[in-house]
Amino acid sequence: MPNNQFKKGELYSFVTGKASTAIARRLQKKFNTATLNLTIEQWSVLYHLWKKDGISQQELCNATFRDKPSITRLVDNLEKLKLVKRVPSKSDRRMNMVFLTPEALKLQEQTMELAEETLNEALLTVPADKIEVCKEVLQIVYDNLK
Amino acid sequence: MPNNQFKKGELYSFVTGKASTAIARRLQKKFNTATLNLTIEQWSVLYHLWKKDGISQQELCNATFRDKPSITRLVDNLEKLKLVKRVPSKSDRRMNMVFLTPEALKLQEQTMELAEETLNEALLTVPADKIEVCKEVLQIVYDNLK
DNA sequence: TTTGATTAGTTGTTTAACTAACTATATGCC
DNA sequence: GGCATATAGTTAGTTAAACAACTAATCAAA
Repeated sequence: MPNNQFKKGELYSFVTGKASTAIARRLQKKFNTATLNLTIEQWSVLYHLWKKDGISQQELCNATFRDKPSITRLVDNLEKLKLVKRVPSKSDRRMNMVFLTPEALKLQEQTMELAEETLNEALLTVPADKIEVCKEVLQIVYDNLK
Repeated sequence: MPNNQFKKGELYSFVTGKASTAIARRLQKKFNTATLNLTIEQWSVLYHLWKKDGISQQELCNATFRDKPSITRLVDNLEKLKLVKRVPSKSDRRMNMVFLTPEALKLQEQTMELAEETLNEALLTVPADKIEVCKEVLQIVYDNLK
């Protein structure tokens, strides 16, 4: 009986991701309070562009763990908000390279601060070594299923 | 500096809940493969009704961590699938009590097995004591933010 | 060099989440 | 008893996810 940790009544939170939902909601509220007109999903795309600007939509799919239609529409909406710009690739005309606008660069510091703040609130009272174990387990779960 | 575990580049998975998303997707695929015409969100409502049948929509909101409009529509769709039935409360005419149909009772065993199977796949190779720590941390995160 | 398969991205449809505004019933206070 | 407030649920509008079907460009192999 390998890893049969989940008798009825315990598996629910794991499947539904109550914790990460709570974190995302809290961060969204902070964005709204700061009148940042930005969804968490849009922020997650910007997050990867701040790390590396000018990547293809396919690379954004891999980075954000979303499918192609989701990225198409997120980039659509980010373009409407004038936070990114699609630039057709010259080497491969099937590809769009997605670039940040100056507007988007301005958002990085403030939103990252709110994200760190949110995680600090979430993990207040949790000892550092337990956080490490938790991060490790979640990474393994992801690797096991992806 | 309380709990400043999250230097750039580490906070992303925590906020986006990549692990729980992966679990939910895997379970949804299992449902689809078994031609169970059921979403994970619908299943999460049935899950609580299997534990306690005939509860109000508000109780379902609390149990599933969803807001009222979400539950209204989930119950709408579950009614269309003939898996639940709204029954107006006699003691308080504002309330609907939500009851499982015989159809829905039949789904319990099979779907719970698929859910356990999914979690076993996710947690394969993770030692039991680390799973315990992880569950504990996620519960604290939830309590800190709710 | 043409044909067949693969890759990048878009569009359409259904389900769900969130916010705000709304109706109807119940409760509590004067 | 009557009025203010709170509670249960619904409706409307926007954003997003999953899936399938599609177009256009590229690549590979005969």
